[in-house]
Amino acid sequence: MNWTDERVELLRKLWSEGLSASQIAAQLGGVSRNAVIGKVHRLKLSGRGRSTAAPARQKKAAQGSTVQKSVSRAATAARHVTTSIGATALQTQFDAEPVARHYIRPVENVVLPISRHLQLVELTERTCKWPNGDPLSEDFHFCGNEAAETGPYCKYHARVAFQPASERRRSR
DNA sequence: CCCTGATTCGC
DNA sequence: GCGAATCAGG
Repeated sequence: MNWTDERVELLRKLWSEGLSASQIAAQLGGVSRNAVIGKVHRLKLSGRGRSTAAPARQKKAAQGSTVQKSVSRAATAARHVTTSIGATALQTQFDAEPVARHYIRPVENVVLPISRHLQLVELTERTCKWPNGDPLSEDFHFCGNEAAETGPYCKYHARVAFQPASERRRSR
């Protein structure tokens, strides 16, 4: 995969929206998160809302290795990303969602890969059972992407459902 | 162990 | 320019 203008543009967009490198990589497809990070740096797009601020590293010069530790914590502006998930299900008696009965507030931004439009009957043990939309509506469907062996959701919805990433610390 | 971004460096 | 390997950290 090469970095076409369109792909770079999408990268810029998603990065500015606060998505993680791995998430962006998943969206772009055909690239690793390292590739995304590398590209971000080349584009000089680093420094975003938060995450791992640059502690001014200096390693790996050449096998020699000079272990040097410098800690500098720079506080940056808070980032606000508002992404609503299919929490509309709350309104109904529908209660098959751990997330739904959670608290809707802090949900982090998560972008699902593709989201197939699957109907209930089309779900199998291997399909993500994350619901999208209002169950009472006709456009209600399930994510349907490959679910992890450890749960009913795909990798991405799993992190929405359980422990919203390691960034939620500043959520509330 | 999962994840995050940052940096280096061979290609 | 690219990105895997590596590093540092949560």
